[in-house]
Amino acid sequence: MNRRSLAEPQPQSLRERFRETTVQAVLAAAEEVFADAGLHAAHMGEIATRAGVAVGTLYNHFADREALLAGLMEARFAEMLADMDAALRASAGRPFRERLRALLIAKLGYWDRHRKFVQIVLQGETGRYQQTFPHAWGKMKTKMREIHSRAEKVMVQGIKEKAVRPELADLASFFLIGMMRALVIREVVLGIGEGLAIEVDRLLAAFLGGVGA
Amino acid sequence: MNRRSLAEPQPQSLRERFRETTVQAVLAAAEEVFADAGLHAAHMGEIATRAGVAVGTLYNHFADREALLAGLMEARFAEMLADMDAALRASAGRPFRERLRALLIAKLGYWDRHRKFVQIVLQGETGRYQQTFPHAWGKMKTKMREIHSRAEKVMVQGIKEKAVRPELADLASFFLIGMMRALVIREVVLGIGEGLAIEVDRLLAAFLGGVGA
Amino acid sequence: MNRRSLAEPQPQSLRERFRETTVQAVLAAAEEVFADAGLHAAHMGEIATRAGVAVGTLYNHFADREALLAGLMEARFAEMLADMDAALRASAGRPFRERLRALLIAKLGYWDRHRKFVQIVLQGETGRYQQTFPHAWGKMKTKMREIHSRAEKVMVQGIKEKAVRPELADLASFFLIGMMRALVIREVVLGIGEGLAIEVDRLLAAFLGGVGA
Amino acid sequence: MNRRSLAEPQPQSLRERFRETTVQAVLAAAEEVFADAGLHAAHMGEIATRAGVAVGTLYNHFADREALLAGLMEARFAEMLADMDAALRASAGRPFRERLRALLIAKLGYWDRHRKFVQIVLQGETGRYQQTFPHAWGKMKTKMREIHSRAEKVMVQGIKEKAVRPELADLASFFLIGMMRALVIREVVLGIGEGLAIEVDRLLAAFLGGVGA
DNA sequence: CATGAATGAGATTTCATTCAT
DNA sequence: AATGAATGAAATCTCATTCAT
Repeated sequence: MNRRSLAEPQPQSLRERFRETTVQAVLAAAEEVFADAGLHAAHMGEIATRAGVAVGTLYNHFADREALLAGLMEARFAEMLADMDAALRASAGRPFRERLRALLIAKLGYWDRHRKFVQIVLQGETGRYQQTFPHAWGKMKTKMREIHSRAEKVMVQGIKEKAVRPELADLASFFLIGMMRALVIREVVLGIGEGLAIEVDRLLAAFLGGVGA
Repeated sequence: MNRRSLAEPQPQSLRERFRETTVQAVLAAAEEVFADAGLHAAHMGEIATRAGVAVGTLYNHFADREALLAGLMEARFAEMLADMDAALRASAGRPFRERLRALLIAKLGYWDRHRKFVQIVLQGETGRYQQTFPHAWGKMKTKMREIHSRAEKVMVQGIKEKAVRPELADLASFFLIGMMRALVIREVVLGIGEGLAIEVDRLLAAFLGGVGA
Repeated sequence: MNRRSLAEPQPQSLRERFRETTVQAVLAAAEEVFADAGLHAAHMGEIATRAGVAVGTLYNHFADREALLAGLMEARFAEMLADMDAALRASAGRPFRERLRALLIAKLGYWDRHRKFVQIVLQGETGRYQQTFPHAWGKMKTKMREIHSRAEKVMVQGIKEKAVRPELADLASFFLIGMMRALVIREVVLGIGEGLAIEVDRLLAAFLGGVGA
Repeated sequence: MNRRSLAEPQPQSLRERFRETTVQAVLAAAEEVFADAGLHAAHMGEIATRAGVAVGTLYNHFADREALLAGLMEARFAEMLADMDAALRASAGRPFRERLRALLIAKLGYWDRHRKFVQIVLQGETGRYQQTFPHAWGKMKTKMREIHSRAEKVMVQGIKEKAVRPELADLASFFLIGMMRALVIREVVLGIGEGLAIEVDRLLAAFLGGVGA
């Protein structure tokens, strides 16, 4: 997708810049529609309308509906992973809790800025799309595993530092993700809450210290 | 499942029993198909085939596809709530942690016995079905709120007993449900784990005491 | 259908009388439903419900939906023809205008008492039912021809008596029936008018003398 | 049919002309099928086949089956009303009988050229379509009232000119329409007759002067 | 590249008819 | 005879995808 090198300053033709714009518009529209209508009820016509293009145009950039979804996953997950990796790099050498906090802020922050994307991921996690969107579903699994691996990495550091109970080690990152998902659902589905990143410290407290007194 | 006692003198007419049987077969088939294929990709023809009846028969018992889904939710949630209420009654007067444990065992136990149902609920929680299955979706919301209220009730007891940190009180039951959901996803979606109820003590430990050392 | 002679006083078994009642109830219900919903939209279930019987019962008396419609036509047209023939017999030997008046009163009177039946006939005349109800349609055509022949017979008398213009002879009975149909449509479809028979003299005046001054 | 003048400088784009053609083909096919099979037995598949397009194409131009019927009514009634209004304009200032004759010729002439349309209207008048085609039925009623109002207008002139018997005034236009309908039924349903317009003078004679000697 | 009408496979739903009780 | 659940053919409508302009 990204055929131009980073060094190439601004030699793009107008046409090419326009193409870039069209693709971005299409992806943004797809994000809205897949999130709002649901993966199955997201119709190409609606996406085209919201992107301000004709249906045919969608097919000039993406082979089919699934490729559009996969392309969207590709783009958004790449951005999120970049944010998370930046947070990990910036906190390299710091203790477990601090690094975990940095990672959570990166992830929850990205989610706060991309609610629609989160809704799509939630559907993908729990819906049954292996058969209906095999390619996009595979892409999402891969990306989610990468996300998970970032959390695992920090969790391993925590175990080494004896900051995580070893008997819960295998469940720890699942619980963490589950608690984050709970915040998302509380907010996105139930409409409670004022943002995800704002809860990072209460989340950390509950995750590491429990809700018990 | 076995609602009639053996002593019951006048069993229903053959007609009525037959009718009951058909409905149960249809609900069971619907449960499988909605879970395996996904809410939107569950086709009436497939449900009929698995139930061993003709398509038309589905419509003799349920007005349309959505009514079938709603009927299924009604039946299963009623069973689950009955189990949870029995656990609450049986543990009445016991301390917070014990009651919470009883409640979790009831819920996770039901889930262990009804994996397909759980998959449907997961989809309903995170998918976008307000517009496509408005009635079934409403029913599910109602039932989920009832489930939630059971957890909240115990949580309130925990706060009263000073067994729950007050500053986390508003998030506690969300986190608990999120951690349970994490176990489900680990098992159902990723295929890890040997049952949900078996993890109840590690879940409780992490929830109340945190994963931190 | 009428297997018993008129002389047979009351030797019918209860069962047979009950059967008679059921058939009459079914015919009456069919009359309502075919008239109200339209020939195509008349559903067997609705007919059964209005007759107070089960669907299966309909099929114990009539081979299929079309046979039910044909049976209804048979019964009602027979009654109507009997009325018309009685009028013709009673007015035998009287002059044209008087006989025509008697015939019209018989026909319009029957219609006044059987509005639903008239609505079915109207549909049958102008709808396209040769293919969908071939048998019932054939029966109706036959009966209508019989009706027409009564009118023609009187019209021939009128020509003989030089009471009808010979150059309009071939159209006269069509116009007459068209004017009667106009009264029916005005009343049944548009809801204007207080009965058909009441207009018999204005109809005769217009038919024989024209509306011109 | 030919709405664009030859002088018109910018004819529509090919796209637009093509679109127009498709709609006309669909309407023509619908006219045939609704007339031949009957309003309820007219199937979308048959209409598509006769129009030489795919089923889906029908739905690109008409929301559903009823909208197709309504669209057809709209188009044909507009043409017929245009013919009738032209006749009224051309005969403005002429005496009653002459104007009535002009109006009848316009109407019967249009009918002669659009037999299929007439069959549909006959069904609509006498069938029970309020519930099954509410929108199309409403449109037809509206249009028929407009037709009726043309006849009434001339009839009022006839009364003013003392050319119509006042005691029959309220029934006159119903009878006239009934007599026209009789001609149509004679021809369309029974297959007698050589055209409607050819009978206009005998119709007028019978309507104004009666069939009596 | 953009357009949008045409395509047609496929899904839901209806309802006349059957038949075991 | 009466019942009414089961049947399945058939119809309407949807919408992803194609392709001529």
